[in-house]
Amino acid sequence: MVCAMQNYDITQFKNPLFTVDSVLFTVVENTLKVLMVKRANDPYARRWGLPGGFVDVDKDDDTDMTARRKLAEKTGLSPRYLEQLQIFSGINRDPRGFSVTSAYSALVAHQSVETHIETVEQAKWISLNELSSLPVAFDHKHIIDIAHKRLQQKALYSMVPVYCCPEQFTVGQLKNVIETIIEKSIQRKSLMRRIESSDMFELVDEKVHSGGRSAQLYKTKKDVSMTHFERNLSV
Amino acid sequence: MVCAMQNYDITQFKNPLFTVDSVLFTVVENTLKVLMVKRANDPYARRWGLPGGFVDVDKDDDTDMTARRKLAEKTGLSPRYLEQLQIFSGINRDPRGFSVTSAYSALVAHQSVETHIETVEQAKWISLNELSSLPVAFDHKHIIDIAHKRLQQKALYSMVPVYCCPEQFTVGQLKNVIETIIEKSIQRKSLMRRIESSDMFELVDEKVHSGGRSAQLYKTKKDVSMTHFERNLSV
DNA sequence: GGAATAGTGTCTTTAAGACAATATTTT
DNA sequence: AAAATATTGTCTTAAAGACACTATTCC
Repeated sequence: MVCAMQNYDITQFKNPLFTVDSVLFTVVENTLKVLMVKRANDPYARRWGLPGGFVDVDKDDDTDMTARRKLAEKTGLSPRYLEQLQIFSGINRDPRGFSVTSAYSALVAHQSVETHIETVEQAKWISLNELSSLPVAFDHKHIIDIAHKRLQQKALYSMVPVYCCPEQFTVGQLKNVIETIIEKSIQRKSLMRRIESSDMFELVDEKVHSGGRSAQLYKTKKDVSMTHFERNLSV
Repeated sequence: MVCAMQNYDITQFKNPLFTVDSVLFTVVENTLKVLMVKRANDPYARRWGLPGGFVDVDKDDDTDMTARRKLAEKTGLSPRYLEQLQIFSGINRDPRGFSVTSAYSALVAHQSVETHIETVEQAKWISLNELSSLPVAFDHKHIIDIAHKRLQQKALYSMVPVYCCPEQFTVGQLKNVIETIIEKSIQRKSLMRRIESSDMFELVDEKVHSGGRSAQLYKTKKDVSMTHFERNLSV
């Protein structure tokens, strides 16, 4: 089985199947949800799976772009946070043979996407709870589990969860998002100290009210990088 | 350019080139070194590069096994620590086209490998210092840099550097390894507290001397998992 | 005023840093 | 005994936890 091909290379021929998949999280009403899409094709046609697909070497400069392109194609949105998680590989994870997926972890504020997604029949936000009793394609349930654990860790030592908040947010909103992610409550005081010491945020000249005293709005400063704290919040 | 092939799939045809490369570190005489191999083939023939190569779908269950197999083939050794770093991908990193490498980070004690490597003409331990002024294949210098930074982080919140120590080690040896990795000195007291509280190690009924008072030997307990501390050592 | 949520003050706790003091071994 | 390295004791420091107290807004 040999075919004429430019720069033919036997190793390339048996190259594993390579895909990119994203675990896109959002927090809505104290629930952590993941964006799932209904698979159109085999394998696992009509099951829920992570949004992703093959690299298009003509369109994508790198796999980050693949992840973003696939999210945009399937949901019309571009997450503010997107980061490599890890690869998952193996001889048995795809019936077509040895396959590798580069999994990404991404966050969006539900406020910024609600309209988009409702209209897409094939995409749905599913809570981690529902997911546990749902058949899911490939090892995607495992990938989501790993992504969740990693996100929980990051929530303890960084401000990453802020990407589940809208551009302007209150301490209360951020506290809620963090608590939803880590499934524990935290001290508001500790969070405020971190907001202050990270120097990542600035006050917005406006307050917002929701049932009690108005809350100060914050937004992320321009071009700041994510602060990593020296200590975790307590478990 | 179509050829008859079982389960032919257009996407698979343009699959990116996928390789696995390892950054294998060791510490010898207060210097952090990386194992480099002289490339036999183009691209970058005769340059130093990371040990790695293509997945062999007939031999490898997953990419971890690819990484181990390649290290064994090129150096005859099997590191006690091997972990995914991240993937590096892009249209320009390999002249043959869009390529993806899954980089691994690995550690060995130099004591356990000295004999092996000396005999292999094509493999060499190179210090990070030497490396900076050496032409290196692909983006491997960048990969090493990222691996180094990640290892430095891990040294601050985990006991991962023990894998650069022999099976039985003293606090002094571990302290040296850590300090070499992070390029800072640490408090012996803090390290001893961590050895104690991690509960990962047990005393060996033996001491070893080196110029002063004999030092207690420790070894890793059976089947312990790596402890992650809640706090970093100070920077 | 009461309920609800936001924000501050401050004392406690935890684990690391600093470093002096003690212990052991070789020369 | 002096030098060198190992180990312990203990006080300080930094940042999180706990939680009471004050502030603001709506009803």
